[in-house]
Amino acid sequence: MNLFAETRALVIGALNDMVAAGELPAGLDFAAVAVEPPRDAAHGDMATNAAMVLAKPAAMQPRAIAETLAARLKGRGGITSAEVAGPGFLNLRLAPASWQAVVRAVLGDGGKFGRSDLGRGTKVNVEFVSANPTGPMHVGHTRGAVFGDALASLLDFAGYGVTREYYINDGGAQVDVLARSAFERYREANGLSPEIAEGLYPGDYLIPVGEALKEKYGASLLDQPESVWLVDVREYATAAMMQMIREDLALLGVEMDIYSSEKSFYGTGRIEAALERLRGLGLVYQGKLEPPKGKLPDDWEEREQTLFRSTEFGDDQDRPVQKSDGGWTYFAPDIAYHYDKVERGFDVLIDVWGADHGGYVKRMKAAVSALSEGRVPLEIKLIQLVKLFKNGEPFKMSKRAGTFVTLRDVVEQAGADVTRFVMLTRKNDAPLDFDFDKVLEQSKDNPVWYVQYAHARVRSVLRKAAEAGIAVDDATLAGADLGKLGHEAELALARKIAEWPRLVEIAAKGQEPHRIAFYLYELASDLHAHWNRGNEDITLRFIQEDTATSQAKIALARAAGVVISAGLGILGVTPAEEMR
RNA sequence: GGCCCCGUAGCUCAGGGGAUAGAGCGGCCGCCUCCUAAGCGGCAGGUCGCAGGUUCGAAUCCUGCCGGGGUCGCCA
Repeated sequence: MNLFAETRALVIGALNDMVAAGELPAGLDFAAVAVEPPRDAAHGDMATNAAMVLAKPAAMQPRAIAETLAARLKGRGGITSAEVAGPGFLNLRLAPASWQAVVRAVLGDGGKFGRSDLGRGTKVNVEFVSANPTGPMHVGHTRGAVFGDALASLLDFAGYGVTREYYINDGGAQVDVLARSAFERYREANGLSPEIAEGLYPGDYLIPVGEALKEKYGASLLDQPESVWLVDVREYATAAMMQMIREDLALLGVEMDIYSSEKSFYGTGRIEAALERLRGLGLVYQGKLEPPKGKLPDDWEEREQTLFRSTEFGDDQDRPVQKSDGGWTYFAPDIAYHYDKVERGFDVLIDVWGADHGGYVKRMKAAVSALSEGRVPLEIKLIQLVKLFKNGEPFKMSKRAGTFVTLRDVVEQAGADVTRFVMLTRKNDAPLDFDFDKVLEQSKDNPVWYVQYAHARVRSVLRKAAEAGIAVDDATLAGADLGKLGHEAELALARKIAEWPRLVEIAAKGQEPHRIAFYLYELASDLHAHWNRGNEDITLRFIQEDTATSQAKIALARAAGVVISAGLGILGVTPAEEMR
């Protein structure tokens, strides 16, 4: 039940009646007509811009349209008043029964309240994390993982058919480096001193891999040349890293539907097939690139190479798909992989990348546009850096010194719920400060805690009521006499709850899960405010002498709790039962 | 130098065509014999980086500039 959508339908209906009555010209487009919460609650419950939007196409004065519309709307649905204001806004007020019906709907629908069919089952592939299988996941990956997972949940909630996917970069030079690094640890396990040369991965996490290799191969590989062991060691080490990454993701509560392998595109003709398709469209050719403007790289030399004509799609220059040694650039398997996703029948592709990959957005979008012949949009969400703090002091990270903070470090110190919520309190394209002390603070300064506390308070009320012998199961509460919820403060909370379905759609359309976190904070704030009113006005407490009154008021609290719980569910955060 | 992101209250950030631009923190003043005061209310605080443009209307869209960050063929 989306009261805003329902009211908008009333407005559209009234507009159509005006057309039929000759009060508006025929053929108007009502798409831009919106019904929204007003900026200032004093203006009313909802506001529509209909008169202002239609004034120009109808060649009429906005206030004239608004006056007629107001007259037609009064009394329809739960609309009790419609007043023209400002430049042509129409401010609407709804009867208490409308808001009470929302509370009843929440109790009836439970966690499904706010679900939408906005997506109409559109098949969306969300590819995220896709960390190289060369080591543990670090903080940057953590934010990408949380964002991608929450976005996927949000889209699912809004009616899309969502697939969570991880692309394993197991085909490039970096996994050869991994193999060499693991081989040194294997030598170490055999009692030799490892030589971690410049460019190899020095982390301790490869020590157990070396030991496992010793278990498997004994000393048999020690004197062998790289050509003998590279493939096997690489395979083993990559699998071990992926195992570690899956465990890290599990710690965060992230579960992928599909893991796709870059390697599976090599030597199978799949890269060639994708490029062949592009070549057939005249988009792959042999040619030379202009040198980059500004300062040239020291070793720049012009050479002919295989290029993808991404400039056709707005990129700054065409992009090479083959290296000078004849091997593929990373871009080539990426093209094949995205072609594969298109071929699997997705209607929309979403990639979640680190912001440092921003330079590759245009070429990837170009490739998908070409491969799908413009049918499948690719949205790329860039995730900005996470800056770590402790005691307000920046945390220095250095991969070389091995002091980089892993996902595991963060989750073990802050907990998965806190980590997830905090990482969703910023837009994906804004940098995020993560302070280990602040996120664990138990006060209203900490949004995670604040929202959890609101939910815990609702649970507390339900427990107290049950102890007092009041039936508080959802079915009973849904059947309560909600007409008793007449106080302005109670209706205000109900109005906030009523915004939830609308907010879900806005967040899903914008692919912005952070909006959920901000809404939950506002809802929690309203609940805390209402709770405190009970201090001054005993009649506003949830538990009253009279059982029927108690049930009505508890229904309101429970409805808030249900929405908080659903919202936290989208963010992947467990709602707290109590704060002890 | 090209491209991308950002610039909103002292600080951290929401808002991304509509009404007098919001929240939290910090500052000041209040509220517990009462379901968790780990909370709530109020006051003070703004040339929405600058300059043009589009529009009935711009923090929001367009252009240019300034400032910060990222990135720039054979690493992914």
